[in-house]
This record gives sequence, structure tokens and C-alpha cells, in this order.
Amino acid sequence: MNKPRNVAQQAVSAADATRTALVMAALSLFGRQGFDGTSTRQIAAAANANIGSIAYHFGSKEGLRLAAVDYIVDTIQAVAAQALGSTTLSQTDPASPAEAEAQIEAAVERMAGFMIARPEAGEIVQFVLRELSTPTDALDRIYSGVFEPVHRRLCRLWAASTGETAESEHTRITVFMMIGQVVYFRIARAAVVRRMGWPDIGPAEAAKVISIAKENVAAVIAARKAGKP
Amino acid sequence: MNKPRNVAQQAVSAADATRTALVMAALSLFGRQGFDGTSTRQIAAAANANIGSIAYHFGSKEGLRLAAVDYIVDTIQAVAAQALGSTTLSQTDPASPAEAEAQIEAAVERMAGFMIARPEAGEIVQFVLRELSTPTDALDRIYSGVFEPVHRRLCRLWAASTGETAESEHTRITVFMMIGQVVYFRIARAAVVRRMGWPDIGPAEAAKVISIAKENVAAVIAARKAGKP
DNA sequence: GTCTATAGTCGGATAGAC
DNA sequence: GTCTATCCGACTATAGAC
Repeated sequence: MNKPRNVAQQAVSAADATRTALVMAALSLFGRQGFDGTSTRQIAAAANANIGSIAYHFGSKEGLRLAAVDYIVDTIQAVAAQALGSTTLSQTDPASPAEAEAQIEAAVERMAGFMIARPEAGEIVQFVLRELSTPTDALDRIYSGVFEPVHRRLCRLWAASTGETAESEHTRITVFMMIGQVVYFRIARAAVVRRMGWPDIGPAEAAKVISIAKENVAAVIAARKAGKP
Repeated sequence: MNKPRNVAQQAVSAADATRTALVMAALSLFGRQGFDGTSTRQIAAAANANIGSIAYHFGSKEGLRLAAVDYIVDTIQAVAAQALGSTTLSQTDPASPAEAEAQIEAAVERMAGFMIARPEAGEIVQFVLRELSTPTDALDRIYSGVFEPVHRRLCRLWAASTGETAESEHTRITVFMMIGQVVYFRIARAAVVRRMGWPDIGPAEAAKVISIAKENVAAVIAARKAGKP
């Protein structure tokens, strides 16, 4: 009953177009209102499709949720691979500490740029947030497809940059914090814009945030280097 | 139709006991499943009350949500005031930069300790997260009652510690990042425990996180001082 | 104040026409 | 493949017994 799952590809037929439209609509609505808070009627209307098409293409509302997860994992993996400076999450270490630090800062810049400034990231982040707070099968795939490889890669870069051990608790916790300080601007966006007096967080505001995030990363790396001479 | 709103106080009658039980049950269930995902039947069952009592005490499910918001705002304000080392969000600046830095680190420690290790914080954070992603009236109150005063206070401490300007964009963004690096451990807890191999984030794990968070804060402050001699 | 019964609404899933 | 009609279950809110 299921069709090929790669919804990111071009729709090559009317059926695929409907499929894709349903997934995109579901992603947006689930992200904004949650799975329970979204009705299949709403999704069908947003996708300009009829209610029956959900059952036809995905079997059930749950099947549609899984299809949305596939799309998210694919998208984040593509962004993450680019943010980490390689198409695959390469395991080769950079040549020098300075180069490693530059790669970390570049990763922070690309990740933050995507997460903070891109509108489509909002839906994805909301979706992932919901999975983190009330995990389903989807979290397994997001974790092993995105969280784990990205974090592991950043830990290696951190180790190469500071001389610490890549898989030590200290390094792993620190890398989470480097991520957290950036992610917060997406999660708490509504509070940030009020406090900053910004109309929104667009490219200009994101650039300011990214610049300071890089300063902080550099400061922590410098301190760690000093502590481990 | 409404009764006194301070649900944190002792229940002095059977009616108040029911009221309080309903609010606590709602808080827990809304936090875990969201407002839409939680039925009044579920809440009544968890509170050992009957469905009609919700209508009686709060008028509607929406009224119960507002009562839960009141409770949350009260709780967070109490925690925040304590975390900042004063019962009111005092506006008096500390005597020396070193003292200011110590106060920031103490604030990070208390906020992280509450947010990461305390079980009841999970529900509250989830609730606030939902408000941030899809704001209702509650966000106004949470923002002006908690976010704004806490952030403003931390900015003043930051300024006293580094010599920067308290209300500069640079300071305000940096303070958000100091908060974000800690909050992330609550938000992404499900991913963190997997990656760290921890069974859960209890007091022992929280202590490790707090220790490193304080290191990072110190590192950034040191760098800012060096940049502004 | 507490509890029950019920009215009215909405959502997911299905069957079947086209 | 698309679309409609319909069933069944679950929900909120209300009225009224006690």
C-alpha cells in the first residue's frame, strides 16, 4: 500500500504531488498545533486534498506522522552534513587545532543560520521539540540519524581544537552547551524578540547572534586550551 | 463564580482540596500531553474528582488552563527570585566585578539545579515551551513576570562583572546564551541522556552539568574583560 | 458542593461511487 | 487515484438530582 518514501524528491505524478502536499501540510500543522491538536480534515484542507487521500496514501493519520518524520530526518541530515563541512559526516580529523576551531565556528554559523533565520526550520524544530518531550518511535530515528552523528562529529572537532578527549563527559557536555546556546534563540524566539525589541529574527538579527555565539565558543576553547597546556 | 486564585496556598476546605487537585493534575497532564491532547475526563480521574467539578470550579477547560498558568507563574517567580539571591528582583548592584561574577555563577547554579534536576520543573518547562511556540495570554504574564525581570537582572550583573553596558545588544544576547546553554539540558533531555549514557539526569549528573556551565560562564566573562580593559 | 446523565459537536476511519 | 457519505467513538459542556 505504501509508495516510495522519499518525499523530498520531485513529484513525478499527480499522486506524488498529493502525497507531498499532504506531508508538507502535516509537518507545518503538527509543528504548530501538535499531532493531537491537528485534525485530518485540517491537513487535507491545507493540502488541497480530500480526507480520504490520507488513508489512501498513508493508511492512517499515524502513517502520515511517520512520513513527516522521514522528511524531517532527510532535511536535517542534509543541513547538518553541509554545516559540518562535508557531504557525509566525515570521520577524518582536521590537520591543526586552529583548523578544528575554524570548523567548529563554521558549523555553529551554519547551524544557527538555518535554525534561527530560516522559516521552515521553525516547523522542524517544533516537531523535534515535541518528540523530545513526548518521544515516539520517531525520536529514535531523529536521534540516530541526526543528534548522535552531529554531536559526535562536533566532539571530535572540539577535541582536536582543545586537546581534550573527544568522548569524555566533559567534552560531550560542553558540546551540548555550545548547541544549546544557539538553539535557545529558536525555542525562546517569542521571548527574545520582545526583550531585544526586534520585530523578528531575520538575517540581520541572526548575524548578530551568530557573531556572539562564535565569540563565546572561541572564549571557551581558549580557556580549555589554557587549562590543558 | 471563581474562587480565590492562589492555588499554592493550603487547601482549607474540601472544595479547595478538589480545586488544588484539579490544578495539579491539569498542570502535569497539560505539560506531558498538551492542552488539546488532554481530556477533562483524564484530569478529573487523575485528581480523583468528577468531570462536573471542572465546570463548577473553573467554568470550563479553558478556565482550568488559566488557573494552571497562575500556579506556574507563581512558582517560577518564587524560584527565579531565589536563584537571583534575593526575595525581590533587587536592583542594587553588587560591590565588585568579582562579586557580580560570583552572583551570576550562583544564579546559573540555582536555575540549572531547579530546571535540570527537579522533576516538577519538567512540567513547568514544557508548559512554558508550549507558550513560547504558540503564545496565549499566559505568555504575557510569564514574560513580564519572569523572563524580563530575570534577564534584566542578569544583564546588570553581567555588566558589573565585565564592564560592558547592561542594556547593550551584546550583553542581552550573551545573557540569553548563558541561559540557553543550561535550558538545553532540560529541553533536549531525552537526547542528552542517550548520548551521555546516563539513566536519567539526577542530582549527580546535574552537578556535572552545572560545574561545566560555570566554567563556560567564567571563560566568557574573562574573554570579555580582556577585550574591554 | 458533588456527582450523573445527556445533548451536541467533532474527529478518525471505512466503504464504495466515479 | 480521487472524492463523498457515513459510522462510531470520544470529547466538552450543561442541566439537574442529591
